[in-house]
Amino acid sequence: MLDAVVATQPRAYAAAVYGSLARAPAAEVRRQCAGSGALGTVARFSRNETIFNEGDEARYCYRVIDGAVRLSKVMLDGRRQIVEFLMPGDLFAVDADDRYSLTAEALGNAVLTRYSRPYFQRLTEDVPELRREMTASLKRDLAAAHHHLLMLGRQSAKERLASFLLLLVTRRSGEQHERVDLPMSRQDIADYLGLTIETVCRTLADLKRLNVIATPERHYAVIRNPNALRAIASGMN
Amino acid sequence: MLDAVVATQPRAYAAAVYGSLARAPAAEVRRQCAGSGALGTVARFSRNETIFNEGDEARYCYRVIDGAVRLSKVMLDGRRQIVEFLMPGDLFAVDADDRYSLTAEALGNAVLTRYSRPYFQRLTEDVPELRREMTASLKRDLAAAHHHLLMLGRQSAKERLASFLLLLVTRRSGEQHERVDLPMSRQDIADYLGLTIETVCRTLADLKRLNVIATPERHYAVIRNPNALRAIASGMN
DNA sequence: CGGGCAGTTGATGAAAGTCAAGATATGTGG
DNA sequence: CCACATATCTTGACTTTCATCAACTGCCCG
Repeated sequence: MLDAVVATQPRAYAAAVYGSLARAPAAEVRRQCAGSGALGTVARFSRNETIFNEGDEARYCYRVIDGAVRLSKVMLDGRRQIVEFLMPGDLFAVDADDRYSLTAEALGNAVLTRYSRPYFQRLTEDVPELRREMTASLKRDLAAAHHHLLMLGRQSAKERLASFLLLLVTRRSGEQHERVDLPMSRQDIADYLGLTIETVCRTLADLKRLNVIATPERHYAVIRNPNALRAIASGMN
Repeated sequence: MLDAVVATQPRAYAAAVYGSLARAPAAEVRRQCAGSGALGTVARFSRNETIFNEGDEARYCYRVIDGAVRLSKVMLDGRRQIVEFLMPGDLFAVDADDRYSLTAEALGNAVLTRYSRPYFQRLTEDVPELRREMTASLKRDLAAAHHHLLMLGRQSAKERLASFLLLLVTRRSGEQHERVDLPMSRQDIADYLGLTIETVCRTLADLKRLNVIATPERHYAVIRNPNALRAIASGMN
């Protein structure tokens, strides 16, 4: 059984999981997870469906197989901060203790694998590979949060948008791509960047005017000038 | 030798180290370190001294024995975001991979224990107790970062200051204390909260005017009205 | 074809930043 | 131990950035 677990640990992840935000493409993940068998069960969620709420008893942890998930914190008066967008291959809720510390919702239709927590926890004790993957996942999330803190605490709206687009590019693969998918709404982007939806729109418009990016459709962007974008993101403007 | 190190961990800290950012009580720290053998060495740093810089080769990880440490990220043009303030009992740099992802500096004079990373890493493989402590430390840091993100992304200056004071109170012990030590400078507070030093001063003045806090001296505050402070922190104002 | 939601753009206001001056600590040499 | 020099902190006047409020567009789906 342990071998089964370990086998679900796709070899490609070794590479995919490497690098601060690198992820494996969905097709690959699907193939790799095909053998997970008894350990995890598949769960499907539709657009904007809640997977769990902050404060709920933490019964499972998850892996994204297909689609995307947002993790967020919400204040009593409804103000929301999105903490992370999760892509195929990403583990989440492994940091939960008794209760979930964040809310998880599907961005679009999403397919997840769900592991019962007590089981998962025992496995992390017994299976060094899984344990290492969990630790790696925690470290990556922590590094991402630290970068995110710098963005929210010290960057202007334009710098935040530039950094955000670069994060999405980077996470597709190691190299630069022209096309960046934006599976989340403008409101989600605003809530990730600590801005309002209006400021997100206006700032994207600015970047278009500067010929740094283009948005032929709402749910993807094209990076016309990666160097300029990097320059803006790092404050050289 | 280890016992000697551990003995320098003042008993008074036992209480100091507990809270939302719950830390192992000193007694426990002592016990856990007892098995680490010749592994840790003591290192002393003076006010504002650099312990390591972001990007340096990660040769050690650390535990604060006495004093306090700040972890930060700095942009090319000097903008700084403080990510965490560390207190006695706290582990840090356990998340580092090849290079440190943050800069660490002593707030005042500080005493640390330093563990060589390869050795520490092997120990985390072999010693379940230490491994669990490391995982717990990562989870705590992640939860703290997520809360911090909400503060920076969605709270006003006044709310951030109130939350900050409450964080410092909470971490001293489970219950509320009147007195809150502020071992860091106003600039450090500003860089933690994503504000300017002037805004920190003015906002503290506001809170004083509201009789929520008092600052008899610059390096500590007295919470006159904890309920009001909590109300402000959670946006009820 | 039309209702509704997501996104965009414009006009205005408020919160926090910047620049500048003054006050209070802090630390050092005489 | 005092006096002066330097740091840090505080407060004030003004500016900038982003939020708010409001109107309008276009796209998606029945």
